[in-house]
Amino acid sequence: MALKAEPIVVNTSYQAVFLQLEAAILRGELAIGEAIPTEANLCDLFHVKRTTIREGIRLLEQSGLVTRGSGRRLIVSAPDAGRSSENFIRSATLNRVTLQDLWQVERELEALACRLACATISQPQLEQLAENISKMELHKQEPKVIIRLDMEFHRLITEAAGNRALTLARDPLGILLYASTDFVVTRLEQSTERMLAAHQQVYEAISANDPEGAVIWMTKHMDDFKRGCIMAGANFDEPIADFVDHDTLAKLLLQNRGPHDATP
Amino acid sequence: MALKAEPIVVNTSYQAVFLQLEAAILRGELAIGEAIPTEANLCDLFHVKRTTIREGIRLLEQSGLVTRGSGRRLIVSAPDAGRSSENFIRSATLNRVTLQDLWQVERELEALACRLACATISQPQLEQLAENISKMELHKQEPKVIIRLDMEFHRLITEAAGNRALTLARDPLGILLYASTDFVVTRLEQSTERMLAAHQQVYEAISANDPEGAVIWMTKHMDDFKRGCIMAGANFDEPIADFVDHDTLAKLLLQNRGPHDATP
DNA sequence: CATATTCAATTGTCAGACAAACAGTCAATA
DNA sequence: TATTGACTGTTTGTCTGACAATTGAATATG
Repeated sequence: MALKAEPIVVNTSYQAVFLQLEAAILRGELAIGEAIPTEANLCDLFHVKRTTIREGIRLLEQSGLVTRGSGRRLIVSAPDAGRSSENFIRSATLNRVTLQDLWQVERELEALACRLACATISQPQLEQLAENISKMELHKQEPKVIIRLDMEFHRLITEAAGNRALTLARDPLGILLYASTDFVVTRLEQSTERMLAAHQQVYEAISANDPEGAVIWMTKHMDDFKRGCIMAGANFDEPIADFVDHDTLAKLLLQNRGPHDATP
Repeated sequence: MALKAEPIVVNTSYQAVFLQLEAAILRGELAIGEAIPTEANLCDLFHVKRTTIREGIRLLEQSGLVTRGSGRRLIVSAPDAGRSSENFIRSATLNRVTLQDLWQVERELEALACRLACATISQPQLEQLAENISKMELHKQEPKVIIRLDMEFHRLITEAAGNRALTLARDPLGILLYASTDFVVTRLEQSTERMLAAHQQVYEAISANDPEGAVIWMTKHMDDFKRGCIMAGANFDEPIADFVDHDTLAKLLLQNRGPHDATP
């Protein structure tokens, strides 16, 4: 039989409410920073009851298009990178993405970030990098701190690159790699020196506006990272879901999620 | 004053419902493919009324952790790449990401995809690529078709790379670049020949397991793309939101969104 | 003018109701 | 026997109406 059948999709009312509000926001009719209409107003607009409006608003809320300001009214806002990361993380975890997958992409994006940052980094940003490195020297003996600082180092460089698409794409990778290697942390001590050296070299290359040098050292650093993980017993071909313990993940998601800034 | 104050966050009941259900899914307690408990059951479990449960479920729904199966029951599922793309797109549009931003990242990820695909591509996938190219030759005169086929070509290569993190990261970039250059489409005709040649070369390099060749030609192709856009009058430093017309975007989002597969 | 009080508006949650869609069973029919 | 059609209980989508807790603004007070 040659009958082509499209699955029948019946949209519910609350989905329609969501779609219309979303469209209005993307179109700029509901301006960022302003409150959406009250539920009562929306009832009048859409001619559905408050329960329906509220369910539609929940969809908006979860897509990050509205957030809670100081009061209870919901404020139209651009979804932040954290929101995007959340989705990536859920998707990656449940779709059996491997450490290898993450690492391969991260390696490339880090290189790009270095290359771009050379041209765009500002003096304050350079100072932040320097400060990160000296902090790391101070806490050589504390693996937990080291890992956190390492993550921050990479985020700083990505930010310095001044490319928001890069930020959106790289952030979740950094978070997941960090979370996935958490259990390996204590065994990474031995490689702290190498890490510090690499960071130092990357920093110098960037501040000297030497893209090639920066990329070379960053790549070495990433390769070291992989080697370190494997030596510590991590299986790079295993889905991250298998060794990211759920608590760590939940903490990361929560940390991304909040705290809602109170904009006083 | 040295008082550090964390903003106070009061979670509503429906958010608590969402968080618990999300945790259960990520932890694997609610298995993918199975229906979530009925609303009545959840009422008993959480001791809140159905309205509250339903609002919590809407959050789940929008995060892609449940989808509608054939019936009305909601089925636990891994958020697909499309879901992740949606978020990226909303975020990028509202955060004033520029064409330049997108292109820089895309260029890098395409190169990576080529390199990986050389080692991993299967025979059927090679055939799909070949078919894509011959279709393009057939429709040389129809810019709309050309652009669609170009987009597909890149998606095929990404898929062939067999790296799900790469798919998750690149898909939204491809969609947005496509949407942003839609208005320029008719003026790209002149470059169709160059595009075809590049695709051909990339295809040959990949099927000959020649990563360097593939990357070189893909990069040329991406550079051509940028040159073409600029010659056609696109401003690469302008936020995409300014020239992605909303209808195109809405169509892309919807196209990603549905149709819900009916899994018969 | 600054501060305290009041008050109406708004949201979060509850309680209960009903029609439509659905899954399953079983009898009637060809 | 295989298909169709009718019946039944379940589940969801939406409505109705209500109320307490917050909140923002207006008001009164010093």
